[in-house]
Amino acid sequence: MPTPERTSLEEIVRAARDLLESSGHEGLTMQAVAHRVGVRAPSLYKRVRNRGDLVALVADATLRELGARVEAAATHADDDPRLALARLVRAGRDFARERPAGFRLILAPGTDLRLDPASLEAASAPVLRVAARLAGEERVLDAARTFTAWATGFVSMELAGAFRLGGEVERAFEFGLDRLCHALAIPAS
Amino acid sequence: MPTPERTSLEEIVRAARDLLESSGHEGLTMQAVAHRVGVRAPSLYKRVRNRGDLVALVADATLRELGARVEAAATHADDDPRLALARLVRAGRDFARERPAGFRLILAPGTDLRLDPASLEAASAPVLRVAARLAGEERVLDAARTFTAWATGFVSMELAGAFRLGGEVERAFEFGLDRLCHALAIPAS
DNA sequence: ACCTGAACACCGTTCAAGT
DNA sequence: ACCTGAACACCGTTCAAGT
Repeated sequence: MPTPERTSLEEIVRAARDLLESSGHEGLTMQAVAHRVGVRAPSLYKRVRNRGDLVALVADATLRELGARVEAAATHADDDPRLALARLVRAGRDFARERPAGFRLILAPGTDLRLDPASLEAASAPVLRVAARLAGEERVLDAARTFTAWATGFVSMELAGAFRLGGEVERAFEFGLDRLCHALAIPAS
Repeated sequence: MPTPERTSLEEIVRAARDLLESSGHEGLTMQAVAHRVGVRAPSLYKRVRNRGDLVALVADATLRELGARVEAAATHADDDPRLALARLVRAGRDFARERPAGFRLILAPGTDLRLDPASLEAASAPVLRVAARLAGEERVLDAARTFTAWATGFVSMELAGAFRLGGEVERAFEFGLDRLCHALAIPAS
């Protein structure tokens, strides 16, 4: 005798993401997720293999949302690639502030967690496009990697509270962005 | 009636660090640590308040070791700050490869974990010294932050396996290092 | 076909009882 | 003064039994 579905994978992942932000990684328990979606813990195993699988789904959903944000920030169609780059990294930074725990999850995935290559590609595509305009086709990859490394490092240091003096952070951000654009632009010696 | 001490805080932290690297964050259990030092789990609470406290001690010990490594790399007394900077970041990179789990712990600390400011300061002092030589006193802080952000971001991307093509990583590293040195050096326009 | 309670192994932590 | 077994609450996961 069929039973009506009382929840869905989408709802489960959404609950898990919210829980991750509100209660941290260790607060993301199967029981807490189940309670949020109005079901008992064992029922989750109908849609999800185990907790690790759910965490991977949370990471992927977060990565995809980050990609969409960055993509949206890149479609303003600027003339100046520096302005575009500034908007890209600001979009990522805003996202990291909204979902710090999720951002950390995709920044420093655990031993096992493997991010979906397709999601990674989608998230980096806009950066590559702008990097090509700034640094030229021959150096796209190196330039994009340098830029991405700085941006993710800056944001993670910010999240970790590595900067003690609040007001200075914004200046360090502007400084780094400006210097990097100079260093990566085509006519760089 | 006194009982002879069967272990020590130092031994416990060392066991916890090894366990973190070999079994990951979730493998770092009180029981596993206790077993390693030849004691039962409840005995650990004589030296450590709880698991979170132990994790914080692990993070601090790791940060201090990283600081010592970076400091050692900085004391070659070069003339060229660019070479010194290259050695600094290579030291950090080597360390991250030896202790990836520990590195991730100090890079992206959990919600609660607070790193000891003194340890953070000791680890960043060498970077500040070299940054001052490269970028000048007025811009030390901004330069050091830009450089540190790039280095930590690069290493964490490397650890996360964000670079798919092995051979290219070294070139991207050299590229970034070279471009950053150019961008941060005193005569930068 | 989905949901559940019961059960199992495991974990962190406390505490009274041992030496 | 340190160590331990027993106990408790909690967690992930499985599974037979319900509908």
